[in-house]
Amino acid sequence: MAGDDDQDQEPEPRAADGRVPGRRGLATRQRLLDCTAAMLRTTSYRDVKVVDIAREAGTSPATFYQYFPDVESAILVLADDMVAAGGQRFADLVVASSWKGRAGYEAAEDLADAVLEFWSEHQPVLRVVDLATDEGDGRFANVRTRLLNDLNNALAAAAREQQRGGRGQVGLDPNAVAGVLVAMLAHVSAHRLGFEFWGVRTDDLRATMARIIFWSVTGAKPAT
Amino acid sequence: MAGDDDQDQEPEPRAADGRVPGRRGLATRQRLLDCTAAMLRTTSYRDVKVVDIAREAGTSPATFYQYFPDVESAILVLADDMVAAGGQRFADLVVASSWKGRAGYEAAEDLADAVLEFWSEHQPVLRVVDLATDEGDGRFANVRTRLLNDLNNALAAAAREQQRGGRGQVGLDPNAVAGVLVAMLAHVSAHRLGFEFWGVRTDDLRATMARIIFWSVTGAKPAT
DNA sequence: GACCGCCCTGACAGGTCGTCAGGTACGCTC
DNA sequence: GAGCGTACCTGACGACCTGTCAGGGCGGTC
Repeated sequence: MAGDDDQDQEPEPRAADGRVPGRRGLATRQRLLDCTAAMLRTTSYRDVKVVDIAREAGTSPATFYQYFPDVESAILVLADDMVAAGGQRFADLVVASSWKGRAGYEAAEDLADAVLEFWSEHQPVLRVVDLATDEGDGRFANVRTRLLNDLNNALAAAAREQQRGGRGQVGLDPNAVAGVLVAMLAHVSAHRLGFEFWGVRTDDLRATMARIIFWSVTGAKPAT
Repeated sequence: MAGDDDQDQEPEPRAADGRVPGRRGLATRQRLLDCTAAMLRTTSYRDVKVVDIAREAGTSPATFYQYFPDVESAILVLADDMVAAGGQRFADLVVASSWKGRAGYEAAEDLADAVLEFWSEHQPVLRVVDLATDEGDGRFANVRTRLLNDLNNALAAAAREQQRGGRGQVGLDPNAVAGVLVAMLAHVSAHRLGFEFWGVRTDDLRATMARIIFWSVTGAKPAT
């Protein structure tokens, strides 16, 4: 099944010639990563060039290639770090929740908040992850899975549990329910600024998503 | 307000030197567009080069630049054509629906179907539209708006109407509800293949989305 | 069949990619 | 604090892509 972590993804970084970088090497590697991230924030993905990253980092293009085969790979590392740094928290929010009454609804609100905030923080990387996943790049799809799989499973488990008690969305595949909810969270978060430009406030988005999540899992209309 | 069409977007294509192309010129322009679309289907967005498009079209790079300033612009035209060819149909599905009982639910199903199919057909272009919109490119944001605005407004109107009758999601901004639903439809459709790989069938996705749409608009649980 | 004008392209300067071999300087030992 | 080994960096280079001319070819028209 997709989404199992076959093996841990971080086997020590390697330089182009195969050796394991030392302290100094890791520092420039990190500087290059930081500059890549900065570049992604100001420049369209298509126009992020190795030369620019290198110049920004005060080094030469050749140095970049010592640590990454191309720009995509650097972004992939950024995405990996992002997941490692904060990917777990979503699932915890769901597991911790009891889905009963007001507390359940508030848990849904917290989840919406957490996803909105996470996306807001990592938008430049996440949109590349989304694009590359869409284009069939397995490496990025893997990152995306690691980021969302726990949340997905937690939501699916909650939905299944509710169905078993005769509540929830009887007749729907719990995995489909979880997947649709996660997609909703991800895409609304990704286009939050677009919504605001269109006159929709983030608060209203959060409330709407929370209500949909709560209802989709429990089948009950939350107390307003 | 965003989403108003200020003026019609198709003022006749122009060649680089300003003249209006004739029959033969338009034919090669179209051939270049077709090849751009083909390229996008097989190659990652970042790696679509003018040279490749030109070679594929049996012409030279210089000819490409006669009709488009860059690759992005060609894709923008593809996106425009896509909207012109099929963007209207979503809103019609909503307007035609009465949102009552079984017929209302079936309308929601039809809507989910229509969006899924549209995305499946235009995926390569749509993912670029999404990325560029995200990156703040107004030209692509405009296309995206033209594609989804009518649907958005129709859903918002339906939600508002239901609220007025004391049904629906009282207390939620109808625009937020519509926006969230559209985002859900768009993103699930975009990642349909990912879902299938993950073991979730498209039928289940459609059923889940239909149910969420119906409930979000009417506030009533559809008959199963 | 000769001309006209729309259309195409060869050629080029500027810039990026990706890869070497060789140079630099850091940190270690004494 | 001098000398050394090695981890790290980079200049230089060929291949490729971009974007722009001026000039040439080809189809339509009479």
